Amino acid sequence: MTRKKVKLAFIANDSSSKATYKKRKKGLMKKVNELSTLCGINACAIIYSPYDSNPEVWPSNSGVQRIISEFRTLPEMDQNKKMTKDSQSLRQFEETKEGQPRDGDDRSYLIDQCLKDVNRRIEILGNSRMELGESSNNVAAEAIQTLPIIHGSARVSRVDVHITF
Amino acid sequence: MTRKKVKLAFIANDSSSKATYKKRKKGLMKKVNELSTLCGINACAIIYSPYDSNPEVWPSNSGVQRIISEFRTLPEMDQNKKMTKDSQSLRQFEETKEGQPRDGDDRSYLIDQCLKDVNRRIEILGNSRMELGESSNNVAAEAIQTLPIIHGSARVSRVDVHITF
DNA sequence: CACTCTATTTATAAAAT
DNA sequence: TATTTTATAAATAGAGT
Repeated sequence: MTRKKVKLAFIANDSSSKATYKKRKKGLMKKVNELSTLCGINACAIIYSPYDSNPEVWPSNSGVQRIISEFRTLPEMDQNKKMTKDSQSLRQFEETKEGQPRDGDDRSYLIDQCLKDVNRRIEILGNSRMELGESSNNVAAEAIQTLPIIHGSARVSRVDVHITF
Repeated sequence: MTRKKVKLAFIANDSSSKATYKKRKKGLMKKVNELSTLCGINACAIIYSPYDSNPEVWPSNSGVQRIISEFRTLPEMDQNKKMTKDSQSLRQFEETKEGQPRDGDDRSYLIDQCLKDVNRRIEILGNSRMELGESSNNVAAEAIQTLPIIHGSARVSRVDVHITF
């Protein structure tokens, strides 16, 4: 009767894989919840699998949306770079919590502003779509006009822009 | 000498909180890695904290970007809805793994196509920015032209579009 | 299969350094 | 305050139903 330590490798057997998946997914979600609660921090997890038709998430779909929105506003370089000053990390944490970045970090601020600008313009575009002349051969106009044309009943509600410095 | 079971509540003491954070973050990342490896699935975790200036992620920044891109292409309704047919979930999993959705789910497919269209056009725009007449008072053109204007040295490398049906 | 059961492994709280 | 140690709680692999 040996409940051995498992080798960290893909489980080919499907029923074994599913059994392990169910147990470990539950354990993982519990751990994320505990870490977040104990330390009062924001965290999220997304798990795709053939055993759940939709991604399993913690804390919730909207919670994940909120957290990944923050993540995406960080320039790639800042995502990788480590700052050393505690004051900086604390300030960034406060900004994150408020969801309202100040201009302490120039690049984050600019991107946030840029995003707001684009979304405002998308909104304007939604209200004045009929005013756009289809005769325009402008590349930029074509790019945005593509959306409502492709999706008859769809509405563009948000655009996230990824910027490389 | 009691290493007791801990109550699941916010740890006010900062040094205790930080000690717990470091240990549990490490444990959590290990668990995500194990789940992903053992079951051959896509998963990611993002953790914000005052102790790390940038979000701690698994598997990597680019890996997280890839996974949350998929998550965001799911309409909100599909994110919540549970399908019951195994065939559907298996098909969706295969699509996810290949990163090349087929048209089994009309809406996911349309969104993916739309995204590719926009990004291709953004790419074109990057190559032909100087061809855009600044005399245009077209709202759509203005929306896209805003980006390079705000960020002198920045380049728009990707746009994610959120669509409401 | 989808559960429950438990021997083990693993994570970790608190102590020690 | 960070790291290491170790007693204990928690997770889970494989067995049983």
